[in-house]
Amino acid sequence: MEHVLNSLKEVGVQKPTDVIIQQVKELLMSGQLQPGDKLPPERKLSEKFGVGRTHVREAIRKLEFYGILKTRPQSGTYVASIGISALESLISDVLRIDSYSFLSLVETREVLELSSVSYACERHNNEDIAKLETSLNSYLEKAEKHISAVEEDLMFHLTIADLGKNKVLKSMLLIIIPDIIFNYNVFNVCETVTNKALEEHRLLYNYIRNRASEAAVRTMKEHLKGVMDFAKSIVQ
Amino acid sequence: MEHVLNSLKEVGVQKPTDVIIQQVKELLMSGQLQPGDKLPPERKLSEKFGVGRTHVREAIRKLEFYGILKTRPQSGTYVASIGISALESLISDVLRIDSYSFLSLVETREVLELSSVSYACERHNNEDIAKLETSLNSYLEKAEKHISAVEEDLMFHLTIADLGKNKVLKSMLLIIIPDIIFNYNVFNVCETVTNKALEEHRLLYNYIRNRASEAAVRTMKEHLKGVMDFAKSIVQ
DNA sequence: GAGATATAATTGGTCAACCAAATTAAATGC
DNA sequence: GCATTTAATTTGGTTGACCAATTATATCTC
Repeated sequence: MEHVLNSLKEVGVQKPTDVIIQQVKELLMSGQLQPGDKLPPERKLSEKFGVGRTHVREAIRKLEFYGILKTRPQSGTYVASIGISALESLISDVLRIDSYSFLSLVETREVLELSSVSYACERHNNEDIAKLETSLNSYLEKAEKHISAVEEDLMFHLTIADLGKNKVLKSMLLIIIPDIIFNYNVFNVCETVTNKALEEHRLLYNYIRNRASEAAVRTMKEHLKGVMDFAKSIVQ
Repeated sequence: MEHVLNSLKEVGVQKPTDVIIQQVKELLMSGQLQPGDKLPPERKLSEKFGVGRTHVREAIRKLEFYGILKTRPQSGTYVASIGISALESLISDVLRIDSYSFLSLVETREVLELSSVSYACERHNNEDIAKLETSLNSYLEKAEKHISAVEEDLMFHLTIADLGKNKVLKSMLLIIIPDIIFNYNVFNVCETVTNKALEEHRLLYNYIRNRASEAAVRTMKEHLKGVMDFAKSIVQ
């Protein structure tokens, strides 16, 4: 019951920074702010939103990190030319609009993960394998004690993406997976540490290590089957 | 000669924030900081590094964003409990935020487009086919006159994604494709309206209409081969 | 009136002081 | 001696003032 309260709280008591980010995003998506445009000065924004300048700055810093804004000292903050780096914000924003079905999310995850693991088999080096092993172990360590290992699970999949040497693919997964986990939890079907999942992680590690691409892809597909079936089942 | 000066400058005049990140990174890699450990308070750090607390905070914010640190108000900042090797890889990413390689972009596009066209074959209805035909025609109209039809080209691909009924996939393509086109143009290899591309669009339309999934996927792959080869060629 | 120069206003960056929550230490009661 | 309560301290969060670079405006020169 605890986690329900937590998730509610997170939605309800939104941090000022996130509110600003949300507002700026809306300005961007509605087209009121075009790439290259200059943002109102921090002081005006803080006044407008009725919040301290610190929060405005933090929001700008975060958006800058995503590559959405560029700030030039003593001049102003500008909207960057939209690139792949804008992915995160745009997607995560769009996802909350709810018009995207959970199935779409899961499907897309499958597409990305299968490619990711395939690239990983093809491109990893010895150093990478060490990283993957560490990641696997920190997952197993918790999972074998039946402790929730959501973060470690996520990290394992991202490490696979790392091995694939494709950052775009990785950043897309980075966005999609947490969203899936969130939605999955909402439906109270959270069973991240089944024996099946545990064994599949081990298998994935071995297959990738031996560059057994086909087997790895097959295992990954099976690994995602649970979520996929669930997603299909809730489609009206 | 210009870029040499720039890169030297970047190394020499490193921002205080980046210096801190570097230091924290070394603490992590030397094992002096283990996952779960508590970081020295911000004031101590700023004193130690001889830099304002603002910069320390910014560095922490950045590392927190990457999931390396967790900060609990009025308590302290802690090293997140994920594998140390994962930390290494993530931290190294922090310092070179710069661009995703063009190849990554193109690869990801291929992954998305192939899935997209496959879903399209499977899920479209008659109404959809009409839309796709309209889209194809407005492309052909321009292309046959050898007028640049970048927008129409893009729209055709997005329509295919529409037919696939997966909005997440579509929105990802929506973000990736313009970025590719931009990069492609930068290298002056703009030849969007070759006869080959023209014919491939026609083929794609027909295959999708007849639900010839395999043929459609094959054609799409061939269609993207040009960009893919170019991307591979510019990788040193 | 046009261009150059000096001045004022604007703006992001930085800093030091202060706040409230959390932690720790001390005091209290039994 | 132990548990509970209370006070003091530590800590991240926040604020407002100040700084230096930039930009806009006014002034001056010809």
